[in-house]
Amino acid sequence: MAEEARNIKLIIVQGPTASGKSELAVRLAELFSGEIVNADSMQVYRYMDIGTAKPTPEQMRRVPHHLIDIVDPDQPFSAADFRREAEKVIADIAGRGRKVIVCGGTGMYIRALARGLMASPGGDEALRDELRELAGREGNEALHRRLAEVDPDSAARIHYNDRFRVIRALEVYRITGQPVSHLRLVHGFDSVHYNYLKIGLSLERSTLYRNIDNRVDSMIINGFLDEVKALLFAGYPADLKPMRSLGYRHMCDYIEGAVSFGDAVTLMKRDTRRYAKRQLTWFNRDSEIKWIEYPENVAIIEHIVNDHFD
RNA sequence: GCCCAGGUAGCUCAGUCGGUAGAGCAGAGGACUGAAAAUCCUCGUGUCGAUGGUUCGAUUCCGUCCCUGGGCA
Repeated sequence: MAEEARNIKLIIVQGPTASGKSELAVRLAELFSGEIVNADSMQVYRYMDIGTAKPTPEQMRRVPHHLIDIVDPDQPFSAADFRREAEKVIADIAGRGRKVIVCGGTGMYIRALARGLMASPGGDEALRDELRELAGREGNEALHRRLAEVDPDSAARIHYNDRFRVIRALEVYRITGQPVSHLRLVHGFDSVHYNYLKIGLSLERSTLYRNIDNRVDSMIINGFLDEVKALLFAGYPADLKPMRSLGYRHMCDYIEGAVSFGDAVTLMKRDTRRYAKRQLTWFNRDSEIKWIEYPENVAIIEHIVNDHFD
């Protein structure tokens, strides 16, 4: 991290899905001559527009957006990739004298940008396949026991059913010969990489859930099913990572005949609500976020953004 | 109007041979360091429709009433 990055001022707009982040970011960018950096793990994918609730073409015309449509759905992309790309783009925007507004709901991406990631290796698909296969054969607890042998601290933190993390911990150990718990300790999220202000959009839970239901309905009306069919037709299979995300997996289930269309939509709404709840759990732990009732107190947001950029 | 079946958690229902009740779903809370829209963990008190009666004790048995299905007229 270059020293000058520490002086770059960032506004980070976050909040649960369907809270109104995108429109607020556009408004702030217009007000303060800024550009938007996307921090949503799904909007980075091309051809996935309706289901990821990307900014509208009209919004994109009003203000430059970055890190949207940067990879194909079958290309690997991770928090580390996001961080690297975001750093480049932020340096560029700031270099041109424009303000930077980061906007997105992926807590991990935002933390990776603000606080970095530990020095761990990238994912190794072949190794993951091997470990997944092992888990399938011997069970989650057996895999967890292997982790306990090489990295007891991580094993104590990770539940044996949390296969993703058990596999990741084993993967890191195999590649580096070091336990993840050690790398965690060394990293610790203690260095701040930018001069940022985090704004969280706060909505009544019932309002948020109503927004989600309404947005799903309008996605359907706007041709979401056709978008998913087109992706499948273009050769992006249903088991691809982004195709397992909210909405996309529900439409795939319907297309495969596993559920009725009505049930698929109902489940999509339910799972999106649950996702919003998980986002809130993540954000609520972050004491740096300034929560503002939205849209009622948008004037307060403009005020504190103005102060920050001063 | 008559007959039958129901009315128990937000929903669908189980259950209590009379000792104030429990599943699934919904929902709530939490974790999260290169897959994160992913992955994982934890959480069940509600006038047992209303009101009388029997009983030491009724959501459970009996009567009446109300409501919801279905059938017959």
